[in-house]
Amino acid sequence: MTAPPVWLIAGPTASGKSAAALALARETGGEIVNADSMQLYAGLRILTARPTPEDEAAAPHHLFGVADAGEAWSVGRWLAAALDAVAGIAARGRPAIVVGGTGLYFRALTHGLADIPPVPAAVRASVQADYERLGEAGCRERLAAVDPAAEARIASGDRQRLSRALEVFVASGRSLSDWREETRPTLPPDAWSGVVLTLPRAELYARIDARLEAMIATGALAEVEALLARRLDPALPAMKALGVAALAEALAGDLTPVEALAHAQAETRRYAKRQITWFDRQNPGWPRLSAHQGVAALQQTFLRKV
RNA sequence: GCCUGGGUAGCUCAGUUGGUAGAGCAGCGGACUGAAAAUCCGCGUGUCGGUGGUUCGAAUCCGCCCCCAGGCA
Repeated sequence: MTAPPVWLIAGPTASGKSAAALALARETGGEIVNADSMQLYAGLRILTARPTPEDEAAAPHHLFGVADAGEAWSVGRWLAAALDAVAGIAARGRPAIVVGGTGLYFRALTHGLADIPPVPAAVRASVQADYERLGEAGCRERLAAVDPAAEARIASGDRQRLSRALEVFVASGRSLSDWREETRPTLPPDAWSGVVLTLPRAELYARIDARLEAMIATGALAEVEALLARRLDPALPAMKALGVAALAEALAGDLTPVEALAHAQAETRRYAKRQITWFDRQNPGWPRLSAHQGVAALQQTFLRKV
């Protein structure tokens, strides 16, 4: 007896992934697993376009809104949770449908993630302090001494990656590049198959613009207001959800509602473009499916491959 | 109908005394291993409304025409 399939549905924001996943789940008795870094967090259901309670009632959903906005999840944490969810679904003998727009999460699921121990907060703080003191040039020099490959790979100005590479070395005594050498695939290559949902660029952008308008019309501002009232660390992932900054400025009176909407729409379009680049370059082998095609096409694509 | 002010990048606009054009925003391409809805790198994408003319050379000067916004009728 073969193991139940794992189906991966990727695509840019507003391409219709959630609806496609739900339709497929209902058709096949599958269960849905979230692969979206922001839909992980509770509190911004509207702004992060999370499935509605009705959607969630129509088929089992996993990892949606399971984290508090005050927590900082990561690819690693998501991966562990997602593998758990997929194992549970397999144990029930049902197909797992992993859906989302976070390319890195899919990569971790299919290609694996280096098994690097967590970096203690104290180490992160000390590396940040070093960065303030030494600047980018000083940090690059320091990294070049212990991990020349990483130093060469990291683009100028990319403080986030430069810091991370230093943190890993300081915390573990091994270079990030060494750790990465040992990366092994998580799911067996023949256990899963993935598709990318696509739409013509102009149509996708029109959908994004309309969706942002609808979000604001249905309470996105109140969500952001409630989030801001918690006075969380602005560096937390949930605080970086698209639209939060623009809507916060609108609430503060620094932007008119119309300007805030335009900003949020533009940010989201740019994000969609980055997603398209990722899937085009990182997942060229995944079949492309138009968002207009129905569940039948989706099923056909997955069944043909398994 | 007349007067005035405008027609330059997708949008809002700059453009010195004539030397085939820039800024912001938008957009486009790319990178990507624990913040990834993050972070970062790169790129002006143009019948200068049309058409004649003056000139070695016109977005810049002249004529005619078209369109837009005000005003006067």
